[in-house]
Amino acid sequence: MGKKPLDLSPAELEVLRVMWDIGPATVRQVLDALTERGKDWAYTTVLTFMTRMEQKGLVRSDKTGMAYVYRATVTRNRVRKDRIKSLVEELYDGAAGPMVLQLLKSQHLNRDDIEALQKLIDELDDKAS
Amino acid sequence: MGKKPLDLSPAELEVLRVMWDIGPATVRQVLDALTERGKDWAYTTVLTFMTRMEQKGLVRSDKTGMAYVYRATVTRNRVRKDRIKSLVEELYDGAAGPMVLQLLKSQHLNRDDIEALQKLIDELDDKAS
DNA sequence: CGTAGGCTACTACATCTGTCGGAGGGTTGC
DNA sequence: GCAACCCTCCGACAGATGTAGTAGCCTACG
Repeated sequence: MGKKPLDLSPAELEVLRVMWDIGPATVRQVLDALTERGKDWAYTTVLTFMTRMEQKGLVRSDKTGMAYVYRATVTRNRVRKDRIKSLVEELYDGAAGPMVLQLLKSQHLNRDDIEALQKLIDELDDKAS
Repeated sequence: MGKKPLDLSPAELEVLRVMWDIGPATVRQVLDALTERGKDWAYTTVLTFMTRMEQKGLVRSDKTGMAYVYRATVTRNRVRKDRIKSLVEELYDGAAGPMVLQLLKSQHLNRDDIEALQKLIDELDDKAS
Protein backbone atom coordinates (compact mmCIF):
# COMPACT_ATOMS: atom_id res chain seq x y z
CA MET A 1 0.00 0.00 0.00
CA GLY A 2 2.95 2.33 0.04
CA LYS A 3 2.36 4.47 -2.98
CA LYS A 4 5.36 6.57 -3.63
CA PRO A 5 4.70 10.28 -3.31
CA LEU A 6 3.41 11.86 -6.46
CA ASP A 7 5.74 13.98 -8.47
CA LEU A 8 3.53 16.75 -9.78
CA SER A 9 4.63 20.18 -10.85
CA PRO A 10 2.24 23.12 -10.50
CA ALA A 11 1.55 23.25 -14.20
CA GLU A 12 0.89 19.54 -14.27
CA LEU A 13 -1.58 19.90 -11.46
CA GLU A 14 -3.31 22.58 -13.45
CA VAL A 15 -3.67 20.21 -16.34
CA LEU A 16 -4.90 17.41 -14.13
CA ARG A 17 -7.51 19.68 -12.64
CA VAL A 18 -9.15 20.31 -15.96
CA MET A 19 -8.92 16.66 -16.86
CA TRP A 20 -10.69 15.73 -13.67
CA ASP A 21 -13.42 18.15 -14.65
CA ILE A 22 -13.86 17.34 -18.31
CA GLY A 23 -12.77 13.73 -18.34
CA PRO A 24 -10.70 12.06 -21.06
CA ALA A 25 -9.73 14.63 -23.61
CA THR A 26 -7.45 15.54 -26.45
CA VAL A 27 -4.74 18.10 -26.13
CA ARG A 28 -6.92 20.65 -27.84
CA GLN A 29 -9.81 20.08 -25.53
CA VAL A 30 -7.57 20.48 -22.54
CA LEU A 31 -6.08 23.60 -24.04
CA ASP A 32 -9.50 25.08 -24.63
CA ALA A 33 -10.57 24.36 -21.09
CA LEU A 34 -7.39 25.89 -19.76
CA THR A 35 -7.87 28.94 -21.92
CA GLU A 36 -11.33 29.40 -20.49
CA ARG A 37 -9.79 29.35 -17.07
CA GLY A 38 -7.50 32.16 -18.00
CA LYS A 39 -4.35 30.16 -18.70
CA ASP A 40 -2.87 31.48 -21.86
CA TRP A 41 -0.72 28.61 -23.01
CA ALA A 42 0.32 27.61 -26.50
CA TYR A 43 -0.92 24.34 -27.91
CA THR A 44 2.56 22.86 -27.89
CA THR A 45 3.07 23.87 -24.32
CA VAL A 46 0.14 21.77 -23.25
CA LEU A 47 1.33 19.00 -25.50
CA THR A 48 4.69 19.07 -23.79
CA PHE A 49 3.05 18.80 -20.40
CA MET A 50 0.92 15.91 -21.52
CA THR A 51 3.91 14.07 -22.90
CA ARG A 52 5.92 14.57 -19.76
CA MET A 53 2.98 13.57 -17.65
CA GLU A 54 2.61 10.39 -19.59
CA GLN A 55 6.23 9.52 -18.91
CA LYS A 56 5.62 10.09 -15.25
CA GLY A 57 2.56 7.89 -15.44
CA LEU A 58 0.15 10.64 -14.48
CA VAL A 59 -1.93 10.19 -17.60
CA ARG A 60 -2.39 7.53 -20.21
CA SER A 61 -3.15 8.09 -23.88
CA ASP A 62 -4.61 6.12 -26.69
CA LYS A 63 -5.16 7.11 -30.24
CA THR A 64 -8.64 6.19 -31.22
CA GLY A 65 -9.46 8.63 -33.98
CA MET A 66 -7.54 11.59 -35.26
CA ALA A 67 -5.82 12.61 -32.11
CA TYR A 68 -4.62 11.02 -28.94
CA VAL A 69 -7.06 11.00 -26.09
CA TYR A 70 -5.54 11.40 -22.68
CA ARG A 71 -7.02 10.28 -19.43
CA ALA A 72 -5.78 10.92 -15.94
CA THR A 73 -4.48 7.91 -14.09
CA VAL A 74 -4.33 9.59 -10.72
CA THR A 75 -7.50 10.67 -9.03
CA ARG A 76 -8.20 13.98 -7.44
CA ASN A 77 -8.63 12.15 -4.20
CA ARG A 78 -5.26 10.55 -4.47
CA VAL A 79 -3.63 13.91 -4.89
CA ARG A 80 -5.65 15.39 -2.07
CA LYS A 81 -4.54 12.73 0.34
CA ASP A 82 -1.00 13.04 -0.83
CA ARG A 83 -0.90 16.77 -0.31
CA ILE A 84 -2.60 16.62 3.04
CA LYS A 85 -0.16 14.03 4.18
CA SER A 86 2.89 16.02 3.33
CA LEU A 87 1.41 19.17 4.73
CA VAL A 88 0.76 17.46 8.03
CA GLU A 89 4.19 15.94 8.08
CA GLU A 90 6.15 18.95 7.02
CA LEU A 91 4.37 21.66 8.93
CA TYR A 92 2.63 19.97 11.82
CA ASP A 93 5.13 17.23 12.62
CA GLY A 94 2.57 14.65 11.75
CA ALA A 95 -0.02 15.90 14.20
CA ALA A 96 -3.27 16.24 12.31
CA GLY A 97 -5.18 17.67 15.26
CA PRO A 98 -3.58 21.10 15.29
CA MET A 99 -3.88 21.32 11.58
CA VAL A 100 -7.59 20.70 11.70
CA LEU A 101 -7.95 23.40 14.30
CA GLN A 102 -6.03 25.89 12.26
CA LEU A 103 -7.95 25.04 9.19
CA LEU A 104 -11.20 25.59 10.99
CA LYS A 105 -10.05 28.93 12.29
CA SER A 106 -8.51 30.32 9.19
CA GLN A 107 -11.01 29.24 6.60
CA HIS A 108 -14.63 30.04 6.51
CA LEU A 109 -17.09 27.25 7.09
CA ASN A 110 -20.80 27.57 6.56
CA ARG A 111 -23.53 25.99 8.61
CA ASP A 112 -23.76 22.88 6.50
CA ASP A 113 -20.08 22.28 6.80
CA ILE A 114 -20.31 22.61 10.51
CA GLU A 115 -23.16 20.19 10.69
CA ALA A 116 -21.39 17.58 8.64
CA LEU A 117 -18.41 18.11 10.80
CA GLN A 118 -20.36 17.69 13.97
CA LYS A 119 -21.71 14.46 12.69
CA LEU A 120 -18.31 13.13 11.84
CA ILE A 121 -17.00 14.14 15.22
CA ASP A 122 -19.73 12.23 16.94
CA GLU A 123 -18.76 9.15 15.02
CA LEU A 124 -15.12 9.55 15.74
CA ASP A 125 -15.98 10.14 19.34
CA ASP A 126 -17.77 6.84 19.53
CA LYS A 127 -15.00 4.97 17.85
CA ALA A 128 -12.14 6.53 19.74
CA SER A 129 -11.13 4.09 22.41
CA MET B 1 -3.15 42.42 3.95
CA GLY B 2 -2.49 40.70 0.68
CA LYS B 3 0.81 39.00 1.25
CA LYS B 4 2.06 37.55 -1.95
CA PRO B 5 2.31 33.79 -1.86
CA LEU B 6 5.57 32.52 -0.47
CA ASP B 7 8.11 31.15 -2.85
CA LEU B 8 9.66 28.30 -0.93
CA SER B 9 11.41 25.31 -2.39
CA PRO B 10 11.36 22.00 -0.52
CA ALA B 11 14.96 22.34 0.58
CA GLU B 12 14.32 25.86 1.77
CA LEU B 13 11.40 24.68 3.84
CA GLU B 14 13.66 22.09 5.37
CA VAL B 15 16.06 24.81 6.40
CA LEU B 16 13.30 26.97 7.76
CA ARG B 17 12.01 24.11 9.82
CA VAL B 18 15.22 23.74 11.72
CA MET B 19 15.50 27.48 12.14
CA TRP B 20 12.05 27.59 13.65
CA ASP B 21 13.20 24.96 16.10
CA ILE B 22 16.61 26.25 17.06
CA GLY B 23 16.12 29.95 16.51
CA PRO B 24 18.68 32.35 15.03
CA ALA B 25 21.71 30.38 13.99
CA THR B 26 24.85 30.30 11.95
CA VAL B 27 25.23 28.20 8.86
CA ARG B 28 27.13 25.63 10.83
CA GLN B 29 24.51 25.35 13.50
CA VAL B 30 21.85 24.87 10.90
CA LEU B 31 23.99 22.30 9.17
CA ASP B 32 24.51 20.39 12.38
CA ALA B 33 20.82 20.38 13.14
CA LEU B 34 20.08 19.20 9.63
CA THR B 35 22.68 16.48 9.93
CA GLU B 36 21.05 15.25 13.10
CA ARG B 37 17.82 15.00 11.20
CA GLY B 38 19.40 12.79 8.64
CA LYS B 39 20.04 15.35 5.92
CA ASP B 40 23.51 14.81 4.64
CA TRP B 41 24.33 18.13 3.07
CA ALA B 42 27.66 19.82 2.57
CA TYR B 43 28.38 23.04 4.39
CA THR B 44 28.38 25.03 1.19
CA THR B 45 25.09 23.55 0.16
CA VAL B 46 23.45 24.96 3.23
CA LEU B 47 25.28 28.21 2.71
CA THR B 48 23.89 28.41 -0.79
CA PHE B 49 20.39 27.88 0.48
CA MET B 50 20.80 30.54 3.12
CA THR B 51 22.09 33.01 0.60
CA ARG B 52 19.31 32.37 -1.82
CA MET B 53 16.79 32.54 0.97
CA GLU B 54 18.11 35.88 2.02
CA GLN B 55 17.61 37.20 -1.49
CA LYS B 56 14.07 35.97 -1.38
CA GLY B 57 13.59 37.65 1.95
CA LEU B 58 12.92 34.45 3.82
CA VAL B 59 15.72 35.04 6.29
CA ARG B 60 17.80 37.95 7.42
CA SER B 61 21.41 37.84 8.51
CA ASP B 62 23.74 39.96 10.54
CA LYS B 63 27.34 39.44 11.35
CA THR B 64 27.84 39.89 15.02
CA GLY B 65 30.89 37.80 15.74
CA MET B 66 32.81 35.41 13.57
CA ALA B 67 30.04 34.26 11.37
CA TYR B 68 26.75 35.52 10.08
CA VAL B 69 23.75 34.73 12.17
CA TYR B 70 20.60 34.05 10.25
CA ARG B 71 17.09 34.40 11.50
CA ALA B 72 13.88 33.43 9.78
CA THR B 73 11.67 36.29 8.74
CA VAL B 74 8.66 34.15 7.98
CA THR B 75 6.92 32.31 10.73
CA ARG B 76 5.86 28.74 10.74
CA ASN B 77 2.33 29.93 11.06
CA ARG B 78 2.62 32.09 8.02
CA VAL B 79 3.76 29.14 5.97
CA ARG B 80 1.07 26.94 7.41
CA LYS B 81 -1.64 29.34 6.43
CA ASP B 82 -0.14 29.82 3.04
CA ARG B 83 0.00 26.12 2.31
CA ILE B 84 -3.45 25.45 3.62
CA LYS B 85 -4.81 28.22 1.50
CA SER B 86 -3.35 26.94 -1.72
CA LEU B 87 -4.31 23.40 -0.90
CA VAL B 88 -7.90 24.46 -0.38
CA GLU B 89 -7.89 26.53 -3.52
CA GLU B 90 -6.17 24.07 -5.79
CA LEU B 91 -7.74 20.86 -4.68
CA TYR B 92 -11.03 21.75 -3.05
CA ASP B 93 -12.03 24.73 -5.15
CA GLY B 94 -11.89 26.94 -2.15
CA ALA B 95 -14.28 24.89 -0.08
CA ALA B 96 -12.67 24.28 3.27
CA GLY B 97 -15.46 22.12 4.59
CA PRO B 98 -14.79 19.06 2.49
CA MET B 99 -11.13 19.35 3.20
CA VAL B 100 -11.69 19.29 6.91
CA LEU B 101 -13.80 16.21 6.56
CA GLN B 102 -11.20 14.43 4.51
CA LEU B 103 -8.50 15.41 6.91
CA LEU B 104 -10.48 14.03 9.78
CA LYS B 105 -11.08 10.78 7.99
CA SER B 106 -7.66 10.16 6.63
CA GLN B 107 -5.54 11.20 9.55
CA HIS B 108 -5.64 9.80 13.00
CA LEU B 109 -6.89 12.02 15.79
CA ASN B 110 -6.65 11.18 19.45
CA ARG B 111 -9.17 11.90 22.12
CA ASP B 112 -7.66 15.22 23.07
CA ASP B 113 -7.73 16.39 19.50
CA ILE B 114 -11.33 15.46 19.26
CA GLU B 115 -12.18 17.30 22.40
CA ALA B 116 -10.45 20.46 21.31
CA LEU B 117 -12.20 20.13 18.04
CA GLN B 118 -15.57 19.72 19.66
CA LYS B 119 -14.96 22.83 21.63
CA LEU B 120 -14.06 24.82 18.59
CA ILE B 121 -17.08 23.55 16.75
CA ASP B 122 -19.33 24.69 19.53
CA GLU B 123 -17.88 28.14 19.29
CA LEU B 124 -18.20 28.27 15.55
CA ASP B 125 -21.69 26.99 15.87
CA ASP B 126 -22.62 29.86 18.11
CA LYS B 127 -21.04 32.43 15.89
CA ALA B 128 -22.34 31.10 12.60
CA SER B 129 -25.24 33.21 11.58
C1' DC C 1 -5.53 17.09 -56.55
C1' DG C 2 -3.53 20.74 -54.04
C1' DT C 3 -3.77 23.51 -50.01
C1' DA C 4 -5.15 24.91 -45.43
C1' DG C 5 -5.43 23.38 -41.01
C1' DG C 6 -4.96 20.02 -37.26
C1' DC C 7 -1.81 16.68 -35.04
C1' DT C 8 2.54 14.83 -33.15
C1' DA C 9 7.64 14.69 -32.78
C1' DC C 10 11.78 16.98 -31.97
C1' DT C 11 14.44 20.66 -30.42
C1' DA C 12 15.49 24.65 -27.82
C1' DC C 13 16.29 27.59 -24.20
C1' DA C 14 15.95 30.38 -19.89
C1' DT C 15 15.16 29.60 -14.87
C1' DC C 16 15.08 27.46 -10.75
C1' DT C 17 16.81 23.92 -7.72
C1' DG C 18 19.87 20.76 -5.60
C1' DT C 19 24.65 20.03 -4.88
C1' DC C 20 28.88 21.15 -4.25
C1' DG C 21 34.36 22.49 -4.96
C1' DG C 22 37.92 25.63 -4.56
C1' DA C 23 39.99 30.16 -3.58
C1' DG C 24 41.02 33.49 -0.39
C1' DG C 25 40.87 35.68 4.15
C1' DG C 26 40.65 35.83 9.34
C1' DT C 27 41.75 33.09 14.01
C1' DT C 28 44.04 30.29 16.99
C1' DG C 29 46.53 26.72 19.29
C1' DC C 30 51.12 25.26 19.70
C1' DG D 1 54.82 32.48 13.02
C1' DC D 2 52.75 28.65 10.83
C1' DA D 3 49.59 24.82 10.19
C1' DA D 4 44.88 23.68 10.81
C1' DC D 5 40.35 25.56 10.81
C1' DC D 6 36.33 28.01 9.87
C1' DC D 7 33.97 31.37 7.15
C1' DT D 8 32.21 33.58 2.94
C1' DC D 9 32.36 34.34 -2.10
C1' DC D 10 32.16 32.78 -6.75
C1' DG D 11 31.52 29.56 -10.08
C1' DA D 12 29.86 25.33 -11.80
C1' DC D 13 26.85 21.82 -13.37
C1' DA D 14 23.00 18.53 -13.97
C1' DG D 15 18.13 17.85 -13.84
C1' DA D 16 13.38 19.73 -13.58
C1' DT D 17 10.17 23.08 -15.23
C1' DG D 18 7.87 26.59 -18.05
C1' DT D 19 7.30 27.90 -22.54
C1' DA D 20 7.38 27.51 -27.17
C1' DG D 21 8.85 27.19 -32.49
C1' DT D 22 9.39 24.29 -36.44
C1' DA D 23 8.99 20.51 -39.40
C1' DG D 24 6.68 16.81 -41.21
C1' DC D 25 2.40 13.94 -41.67
C1' DC D 26 -2.61 13.49 -42.65
C1' DT D 27 -7.01 14.71 -44.03
C1' DA D 28 -10.71 17.03 -45.54
C1' DC D 29 -12.54 20.79 -48.36
C1' DG D 30 -13.08 23.06 -52.56
